[in-house]
Amino acid sequence: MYESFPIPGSGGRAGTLADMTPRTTTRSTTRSSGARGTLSTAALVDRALAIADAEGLEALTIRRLATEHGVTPMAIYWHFSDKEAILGALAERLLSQVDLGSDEPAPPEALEAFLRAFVTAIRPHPAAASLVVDRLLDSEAGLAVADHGLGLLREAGLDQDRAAELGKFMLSALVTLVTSEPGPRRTLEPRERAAEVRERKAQLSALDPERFSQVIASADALADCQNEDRYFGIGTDLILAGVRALTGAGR
Amino acid sequence: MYESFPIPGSGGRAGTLADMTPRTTTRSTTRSSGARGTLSTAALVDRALAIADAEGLEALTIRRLATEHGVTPMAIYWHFSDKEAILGALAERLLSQVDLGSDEPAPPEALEAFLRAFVTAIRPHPAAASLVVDRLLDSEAGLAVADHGLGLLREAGLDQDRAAELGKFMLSALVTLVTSEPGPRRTLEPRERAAEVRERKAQLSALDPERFSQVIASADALADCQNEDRYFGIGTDLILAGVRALTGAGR
DNA sequence: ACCTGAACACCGTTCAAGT
DNA sequence: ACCTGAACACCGTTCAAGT
Repeated sequence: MYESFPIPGSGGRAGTLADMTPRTTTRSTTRSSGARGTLSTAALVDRALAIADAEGLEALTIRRLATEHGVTPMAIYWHFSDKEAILGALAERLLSQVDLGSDEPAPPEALEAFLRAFVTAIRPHPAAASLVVDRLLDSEAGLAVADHGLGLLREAGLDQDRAAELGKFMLSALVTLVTSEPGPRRTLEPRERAAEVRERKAQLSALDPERFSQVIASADALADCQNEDRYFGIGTDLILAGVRALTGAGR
Repeated sequence: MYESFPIPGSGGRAGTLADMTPRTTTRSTTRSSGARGTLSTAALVDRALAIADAEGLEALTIRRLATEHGVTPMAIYWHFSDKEAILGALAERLLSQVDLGSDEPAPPEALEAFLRAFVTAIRPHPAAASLVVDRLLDSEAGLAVADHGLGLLREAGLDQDRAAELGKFMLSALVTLVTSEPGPRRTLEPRERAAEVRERKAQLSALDPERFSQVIASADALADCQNEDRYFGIGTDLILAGVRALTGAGR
């Protein structure tokens, strides 16, 4: 899918939606139709996502991806024009997981359902989530998400320009909710993570109480997220309430 | 300042707040007190920020920074323990520009003033802005900002944990507002930028009207920000309204 | 105290070949 | 159609020296 959108200055390997050979599919039983060599594009994206999930985006290198597939780094370049294409495929993967539902429910509930579905889709992949902000309009999946969000904002009463500005910002803010969850990176192993939390807590607690009383009082919550579901709930509520306030809908 | 906060696993070169030699100061007349060799830490941060502003964070390399100062790459390592320390100094620089005012105005206006001051500080530096999210608690300037924000949220009626969660998210969302402004990166020269805007507009307009009618209708606003002041205003309003809704303050 | 020089282990990527 | 091999121009960083 991502190949079908000519991103300026990326070149990309041929292909419109119809004629390209390797497809990005989420099905894990994809080998039957798509895999010809030892590599399949879908399998590469799976692996790339797994690496990003486990060790963060810095760990995701072309050489690493190749090695894990028992292949030469250059083999990757047959499936992706460059690294940006891999990142684009990751963004698309996440965006394709957003459940847009059936366009039936009425406005207020539909917007809420949409925002929660968006968070649900990206939440399992905090590292890759950061990729979607700049790539929302670069895949069919992203365009579908964007179109859906814009429609809801227009129904809520925003004019076209404001809907566009707020729509992008609204989704970007939810990505931020996921990527900036309090606490050390989720890529550490539990013990190591716990140690970092303790260190951070100690550091904040040791600050000058004259100057940083609030930070000290919040040390626990700043050092680590106390309740993930509550955190994501309250963050989504904030955005939702903000949008509703701007659309003039009291409720 | 940033050296005074031992970030776990970074090592850092010596120093508590009092005994370190090169200081990070914003004053450009800093040479008188601090500069001993040909390099001064403040000048390096100035330069690093200028590079990030002009060409983005990818352009900011240690080797580039060294070359622009007519010095060997290794010279940088006397002033900063590693690249992360440079990025930390950039984050601190932005955070130190946030005008926290005098703690006098009453709650509702104070929160609004704080959010606008935060946006004003980071807005001129979209590339570097992205650095502050993960480094809010790693400098005195950041701690001052965090403490101020937490205080305002508590005054607004949030409990300590919620204030911590919302405070981080609220500021991160505003960073996102700046970094994900619609349109191509500001690091391109005008002509090149205009060309990209045109291309993007054309691409979006050419989409299937059956599936992406909203995106097509918003093509102009999605391809480039129509009105920057309005965009930043409306985004800040959204966060502000969201926070107020959650604090139960109707106004 | 402040900087240089040479070297190392990585990156992404190009180009020309293989099968 | 799919992958390899060698090479290039970059990175950040260490280590040992210079002055």
